[in-house]
Amino acid sequence: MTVRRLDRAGGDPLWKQLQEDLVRRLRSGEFDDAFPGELALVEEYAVSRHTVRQALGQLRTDGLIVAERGRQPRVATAPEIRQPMGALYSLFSSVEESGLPQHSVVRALDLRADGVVAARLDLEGSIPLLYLERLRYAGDEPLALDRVWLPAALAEPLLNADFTHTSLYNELAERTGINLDHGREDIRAMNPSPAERALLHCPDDAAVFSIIRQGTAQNRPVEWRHTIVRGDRFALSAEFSAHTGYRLTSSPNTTALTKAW
Amino acid sequence: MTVRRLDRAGGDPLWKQLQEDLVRRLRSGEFDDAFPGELALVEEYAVSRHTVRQALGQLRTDGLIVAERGRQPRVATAPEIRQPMGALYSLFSSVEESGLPQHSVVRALDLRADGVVAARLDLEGSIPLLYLERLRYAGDEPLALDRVWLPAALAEPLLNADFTHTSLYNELAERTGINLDHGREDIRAMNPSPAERALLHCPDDAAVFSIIRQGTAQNRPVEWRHTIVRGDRFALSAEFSAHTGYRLTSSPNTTALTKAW
DNA sequence: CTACCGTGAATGTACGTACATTTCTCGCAG
DNA sequence: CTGCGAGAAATGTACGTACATTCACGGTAG
Repeated sequence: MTVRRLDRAGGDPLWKQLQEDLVRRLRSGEFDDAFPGELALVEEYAVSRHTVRQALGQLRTDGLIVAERGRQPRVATAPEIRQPMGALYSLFSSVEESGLPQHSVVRALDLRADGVVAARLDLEGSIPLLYLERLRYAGDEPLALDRVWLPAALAEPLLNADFTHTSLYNELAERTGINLDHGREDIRAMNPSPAERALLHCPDDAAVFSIIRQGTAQNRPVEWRHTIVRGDRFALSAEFSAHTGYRLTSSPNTTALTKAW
Repeated sequence: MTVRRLDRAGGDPLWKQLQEDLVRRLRSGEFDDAFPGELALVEEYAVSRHTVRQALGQLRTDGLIVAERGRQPRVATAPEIRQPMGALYSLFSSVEESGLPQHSVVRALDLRADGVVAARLDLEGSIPLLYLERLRYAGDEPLALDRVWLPAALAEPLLNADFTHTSLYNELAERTGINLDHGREDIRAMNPSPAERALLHCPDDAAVFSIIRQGTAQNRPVEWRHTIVRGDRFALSAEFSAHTGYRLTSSPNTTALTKAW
């Protein structure tokens, strides 16, 4: 074990140098197997445990590692779960909490090429995509029409999955090991096309949310998704505060799935 | 100075008890003048400076206090600016970035009582409210219809403000010192009433966002707001990632203010 | 009255020590 | 082969010390 030197004269605190070096090594994948323990770092960098803990404390509040008593710190595998993210997640978890049974009717699940969508995924137009179209129900009434395109190269194992009850992200994680870690959503209010309105059993005077979502995993585009949600059955709820920022809530208010307020 | 006792036998760590007690005292306004220094807390709670610093460290990462070398820690004044918060902010800052001039037409600014709204503000029905109704323009076309109710007891100084160009929160902060620090929003997609459609010059086939917002400052309800935004001129944009969570962006894409995508 | 400097006080960094609590491992008994 | 327990190992908590660095205040010289 080589002893690593830190600059004790320069302006930067030791714990900061240590923290930055650990981040660097962590990102390089060096700690994928096991993260070194505190005492190991004490020896390796020749600093006190106090300093090591100060650096690790930063990494922990940044969510990069997790630590518990008695066991070695570990790299935060799947940095998610804490905020499974996004309006779409908010939608289905709020249905879950409402107690309404949800299921999907798969209208299409196949491979096809689509130049326009491929371009949005930063792919060549001729590249095959996996296309999944579902009508999602909450209770006996349709709630949303969901259309997803994924690169076939990544998502082909999903072709024989059953999507009537499981979520796309579950299947994606289980069958391919891919976890979305970044993305963007554009949410619009609009009126559905007559066909969509019929499909969704949408009242004549009701509008819909149109949610376009691009998801990436490790900087590679993974999904392009267009979901249409009945506006008379769903509301986006969010809380914000100076400290926590803006967070979508799972609509603890029951109004989200009713028509009135 | 009374020595405060912490439970050294119970399960909770000393620093956690200390931190919670400090948060309690801070929220009660006890430290509005000056926050006690580390050594003062060491004496007051009879713990080591290490423990005090651990508690203060938490408060600092939570953004409740700020500290610098050589000077005493201070209560974080105006914890905001970093995330001025919410869909409504997102709306108007995206207009700003688009370069379109914005102005408002004040349709009402008066005191009135409204039992329903008062109840939502957790106030008695007969309590007078300040009511402000504006039609907001981006360029030459209306963008949103904005209705706000605030408790007159707090907001009365706003009665003779000019809201054609300045924002409500600016005026509120300048004239009363109140800064919103918490709130919630419910965002719906719907079709406007004929009157609203006419007012907004809203095309026949366009839907609108209906944004209900309750804002609080220091646990006191401050505003109840209902804003209707033309769906053909605005889209909510958000980015999310595992670390930063869900953040509304100021629609860097120009599509937000156009009809097409 | 102003400008400068020195002193004191506060926080930041870094070291050390001790013990508590939890987890993991390994060996042994059944 | 399985199950249990003892012990080792790791992190969490809490104490102490020392010095560096920065800020605030006050006194002094001009």
